[in-house]
Amino acid sequence: MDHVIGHIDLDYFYAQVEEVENPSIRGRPVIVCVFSGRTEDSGVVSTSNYVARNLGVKSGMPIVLAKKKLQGTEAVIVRMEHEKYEAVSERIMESLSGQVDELEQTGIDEAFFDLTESTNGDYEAARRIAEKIKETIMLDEHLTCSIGIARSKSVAKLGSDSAKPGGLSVISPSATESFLSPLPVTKLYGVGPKTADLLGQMNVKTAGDLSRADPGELGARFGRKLAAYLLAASTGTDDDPIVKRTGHAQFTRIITLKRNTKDPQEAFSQFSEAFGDLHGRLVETGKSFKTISAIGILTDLTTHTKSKTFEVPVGDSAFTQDLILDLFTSLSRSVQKDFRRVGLRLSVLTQDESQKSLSEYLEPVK
DNA sequence: GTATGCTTTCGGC
DNA sequence: TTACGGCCGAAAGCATAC
Repeated sequence: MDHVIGHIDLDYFYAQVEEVENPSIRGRPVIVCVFSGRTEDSGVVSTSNYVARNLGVKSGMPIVLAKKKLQGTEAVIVRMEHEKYEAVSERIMESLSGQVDELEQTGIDEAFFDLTESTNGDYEAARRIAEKIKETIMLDEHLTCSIGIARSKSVAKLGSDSAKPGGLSVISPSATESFLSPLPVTKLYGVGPKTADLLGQMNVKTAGDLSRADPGELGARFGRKLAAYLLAASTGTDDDPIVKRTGHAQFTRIITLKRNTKDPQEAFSQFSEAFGDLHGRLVETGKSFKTISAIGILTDLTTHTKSKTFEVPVGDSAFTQDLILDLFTSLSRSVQKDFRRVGLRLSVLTQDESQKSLSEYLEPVK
């Protein structure tokens, strides 16, 4: 039987949540911003609504630049409140998980889901379920979303993209080839500028070109494994399963310094509050980590890291000031330039068994 | 050669 | 003219082991 896979994406999520909270701002440009605190307006746009996007605002754009683009409009500038969006997201994901066979949440505003069993491979049945999902989210939260239904994850994701904003795209197995073939290879998941460039040298520009490419030549250029994946992606025959995700694979905390420095001690002293937050997360969740990375972002905005991996997972007692100072020192020595921002990442997180049930209760997926 | 595991960088939102 | 966050997961790059 054909698989029936869905991908759902909440439209311009943070900004839409702000519109729902304050409907009077609808129709005006809305930008949700992260303020770094360095100067009054330093920071970037996290998300904006389509009114702002149509005026040239993009995610990641400096706030001052976005303000320029929005000069002369009745723009609404909102400070991002992550906990608020997290709460809305959790309610939606909880409801969704009851409407599908299996849910794989991949971000605060998106998820893959499986409908193979409940639809018995019937794409019209899947369409009705998707319409019901959209209705439910509208009734419960007054939010629009985009959904793609297809035979694989990568095609479902391309489908939800093509349906944005607010649409539903059902791509049956028989329609997959004509949907994919005209798409430029850069649209395919896993094909970045580098891979696209190499493909271009083989005169492969679209997914259709790729599906007809010589497997031997692809294998020679990209290695057998990547070549096999590329061919599968070009025909929508990739078959990654929907896997329910639990908890986080890593914790990261990054701050912008009040003033640039290469001195590890000074960087650490400004980081101490964030250090406490991370320490708290470790204690609350009862997680252990194997790898810790110091992160430094320089004045030219390039990112540099220095990691240490323990042989066995360690808990909060190993997360010490000395360890972090050592990492920052080593990082500072290797880059020899001033930091603008610094951070820490804890990864390869594992659950401390004795606290498993408690932490799962405190942290139910994302 | 291929698998595995670790460090670093990339890219999405 | 420039302007510039804080997360996350995955890819890329490298070393090592069979």
